[in-house]
Amino acid sequence: MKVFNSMSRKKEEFVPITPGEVKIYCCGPTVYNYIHVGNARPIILFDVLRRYFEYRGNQVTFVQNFTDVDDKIIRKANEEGVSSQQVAEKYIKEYFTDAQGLGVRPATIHPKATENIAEIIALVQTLMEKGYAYEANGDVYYRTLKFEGYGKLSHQPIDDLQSGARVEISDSKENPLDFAVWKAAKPGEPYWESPWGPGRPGWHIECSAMSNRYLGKTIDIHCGGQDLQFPHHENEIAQSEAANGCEFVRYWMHNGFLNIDNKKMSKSEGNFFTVRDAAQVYGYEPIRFFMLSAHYRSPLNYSRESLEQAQAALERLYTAKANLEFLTKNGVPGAMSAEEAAFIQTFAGYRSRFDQAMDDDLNTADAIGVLFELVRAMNAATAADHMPTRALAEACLNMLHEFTEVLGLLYNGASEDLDSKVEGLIEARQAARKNKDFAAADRIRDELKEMGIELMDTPQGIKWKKV
RNA sequence: GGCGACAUAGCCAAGUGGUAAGGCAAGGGUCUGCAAAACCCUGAUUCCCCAGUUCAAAUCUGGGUGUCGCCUCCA
Repeated sequence: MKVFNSMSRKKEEFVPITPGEVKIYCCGPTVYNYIHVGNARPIILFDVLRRYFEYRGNQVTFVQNFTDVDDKIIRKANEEGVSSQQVAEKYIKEYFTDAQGLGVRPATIHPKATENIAEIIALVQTLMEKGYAYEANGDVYYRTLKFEGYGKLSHQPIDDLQSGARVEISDSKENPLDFAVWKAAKPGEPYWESPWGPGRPGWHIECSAMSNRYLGKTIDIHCGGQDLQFPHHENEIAQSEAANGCEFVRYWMHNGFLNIDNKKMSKSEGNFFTVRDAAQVYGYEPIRFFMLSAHYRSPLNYSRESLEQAQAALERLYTAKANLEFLTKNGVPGAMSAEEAAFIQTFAGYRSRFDQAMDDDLNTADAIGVLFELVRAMNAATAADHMPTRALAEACLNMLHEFTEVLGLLYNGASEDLDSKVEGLIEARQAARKNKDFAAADRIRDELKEMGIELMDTPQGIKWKKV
């Protein structure tokens, strides 16, 4: 598999440190609000990355943190008159609701910053001992000029960074580029005791500490949004490599932004939609499909049209699935025909094209193209002009699931049996049709539609799907 | 100012040297009591513009235009 490494700015062949094992750290949300659709992009995307590695037979350890102590959380807590811990707990819970809705599997480990204070303090101490950090009035800052590779990820010469840096209010820093690894507590803020007095960790240090604790000194992949590249990931490198004396991350993966009206969606700009609100309008799964419909490094524009197109495209997949499920129950029992067996042989070609797309830096858009080609072929092979075997339908369904499992699609509405009331209505409608009482038949069909059941009369029988 | 990305049909979007995937929408057809779904057919002589390299360029090079991002909390 090839992966675009932000560090080298090239697609590189991915080789895990330990064959068959992949260690991934993904920067998770700061939990002071519902996640917005832009936040959902890396969450969905890197869930697919993980699924793909597993599909290819790797064991993946996927760590995604929660930043649960931070200025914005504290501010929110003050606004609402609750503790910052309560704010964090609430939005962690809401995070999982959204993530589940989006078909995102929980990470192997979801560490929290506040559960890693001892590790963070130890890391800060190490940095101080090695001369990479210094204390000033209870704050501890990282001495960026001391770290030789500073700027290597964002490819910024340090001089340009310095000249571009905004004038800092704090004059306790040696250099404007220095960043806080430990912040002295101000009145009313949550704090932990430390060798530098009461305080709390800086933002960047937590990821270094947690990555080290749960995945080790050097990890395979570190991922997140492009806006984390500088300064967050740059700072993580400075901290981890200075402390451990070895490479921190083998491959850096950064996703492009989600835009709205072609401008970056961000909380600070206020031009964002929460996943919760978007899901109310379009449903969760179309959001996921939409995210995967473009390459992850490209900018992607969020719009009503795009989401509606995603809904429609997804509907096509669900129809195909429902059709196959119908045929696994109602198809011809027994062995496949020679023609059907020949059709099954074509699956290998789709599989190899799908893998090829995913191997090429996770080209989900291309992979989805293969998925749709497969669906069309399956629809044709099981078309209504004849009744295929159940065996064929099952083979198709399995093949379909193979792809949709990697992409994390079609996870909703597992086929259930109809309840007796619905079955009765369908039978009544059939009777009406037999008597050519089409007005009555259509009335029943409308009634069922209002109940969320859409009927399709085919030569193979009455099919239905949930809408 | 420094660094970077992008520009493909009505819309979304793959495709990095060999003659334009896929989805949505649209039109025609098959099937059907109708509907829905599905299937078949139709659509970019062309990939922002100009110049160049090449037998061959959406794909490489140079120039231009436009849009966006990072350099500051942000996925």
